[in-house]
Order: sequence, then structure tokens, then C-alpha cells
Amino acid sequence: MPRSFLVRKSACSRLRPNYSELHDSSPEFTFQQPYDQAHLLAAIPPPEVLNPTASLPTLIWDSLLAPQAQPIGWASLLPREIPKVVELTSLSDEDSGKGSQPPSPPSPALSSSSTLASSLEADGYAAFPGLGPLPKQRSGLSGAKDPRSRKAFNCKYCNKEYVRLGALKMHIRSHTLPCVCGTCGKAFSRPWLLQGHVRTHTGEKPFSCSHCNHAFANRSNLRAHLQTHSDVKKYQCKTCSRTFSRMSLLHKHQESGCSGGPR
DNA sequence: CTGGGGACGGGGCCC
DNA sequence: TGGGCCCCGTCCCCA
Repeated sequence: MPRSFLVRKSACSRLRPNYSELHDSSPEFTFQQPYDQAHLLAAIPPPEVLNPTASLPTLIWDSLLAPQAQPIGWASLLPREIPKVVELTSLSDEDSGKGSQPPSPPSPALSSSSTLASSLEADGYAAFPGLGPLPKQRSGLSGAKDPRSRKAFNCKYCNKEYVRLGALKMHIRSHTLPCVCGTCGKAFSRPWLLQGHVRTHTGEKPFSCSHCNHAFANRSNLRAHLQTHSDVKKYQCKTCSRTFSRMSLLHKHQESGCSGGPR
């Protein structure tokens, strides 16, 4: 029986924005009760598809190799491109990705930075609910050559900066929480987060461990569980060389005072 | 104190 | 450009 279903210490110590102050209260994505089973089944692959015997058997070994391996190409870590200022001309919709207005007709060539800034605001940059004031560096085209200026989009709720507008829009969803559970009313930033939450109501656990068949509703939890089957865990204390299955366990180990000797 | 499960957040990549 | 998905991570709770 789940221990903390729906009874999360609500206003616990975790810092959360005061969502009640946000203007966007209209859910754009909800699961109603009873659930649309056909939709859910279409969205969630059957367990045999998600069973780690098919897709995750190497996870443990991958994670063992992780400290030495370079799993991601460095090129993939680099920003693909500097956002183009002309992309800012059609920001009339909420961050939902739905209900977006047709793109504005292409703006005429901008002849100066001052006209650029005023044109952007006139075209809707300032009207986008989550976007802060037009960043200064975007007011000058020369700033685009400065690598430091690549984080150009600001969230008006928390002032975080993003290089890509899409990333900012995605971030803003964490403030507006447009996906609402039809059962308990809890709101989420993304549909798949809501989908995972719905599993706490349905009890569905599509992710199973290939070693012990323990089932999980969440792939991350399965990944953490797979660490428990490994003799050498992913996270290692630099002082005593002891390994842990989770970063949090390593942190607790270090905070409680590492004895120092290897175990 | 430690190990582990449950629930969830968020950035980045791919299509 | 947006949505889906993956991965990494955090926090809470319990045994």
C-alpha cells in the first residue's frame, strides 16, 4: 500500500511559487474521472514494451561506467544557434502550445536597434504573460556576438534566463501549471507529469525490474532501484570510497560525517 | 543512521 | 516551434 499517496506534506518546506497569484487558472489538459482508458493505453506502452529487459538491461553497467565514460557528445552540449530576434514576433499565445495565433507576417527589415526593440514590444513580446522586459542585450544586435549574451530570454516570474525561447516557454509552464488532474485537482507543468501522477490514482506500474520484477510507476524510480542490484553503486564518497545508489544517500552520508575508512 | 520506494520537477534532445 | 521523452535530481517518508 502506498505510503504517501496524495498526502504529501502539502505546504512543506520546499519552496514553491505562489501559484494562486498567477492569472492563468484555466486548465488546458486534464484527466477526467473516469479516465479515457483508450487514450491512456494509447499513450502508455504496455509493460512488455517498457520492461527493462528490453530497453534497460545495460543501465546498471552504463551507470557503472558513467564516471569514466563520456555519454554525451560535447557537440550536443553546445547551443545549436543563437535565437533570432525575428522569432519574437509571434508571442501572443499563453505558453501552452495550444491556441497559438497564426504567425505574424514577417516584419520588414529592421534598420536600427531602437526600432528593433520597439518593434518587438509592439509585436507582442511584452504581451507574453511570462516574459519579462525585453532584455537589454537584445536591444543591440552587436550583443549577439558576445557569448555571455546568449541567455537572452527572461522569465518574469522568477527572472531566470534562457537561451532559447522554447526553453523559457517550457519553464513558464512550471509557474502556470496548465495540466490539472481531474481527480484531485493537482496541477502540473507538463502533460506527461500529469500522466505519471494519474498512475498514483490508478496504481498502474508499467516499469518493472528485470532482476526482481518489482514494478514501478516511474522510470526514474526504476533506475534508482536498479542501482540496488549493483554491488558498486553510482555515487561514491571521495573520502571513504563507499558507494551509494543515490546522490541523496551520498549527501546524507557526508553530512552525517564520513568515518573516513573504506568499507 | 542507512537503504530504499514514491512522487515529482526541470533542462535538454529529438522528431 | 512545440510536444514527447529521457535523464538527472530532489524531497519526503518509512523500514
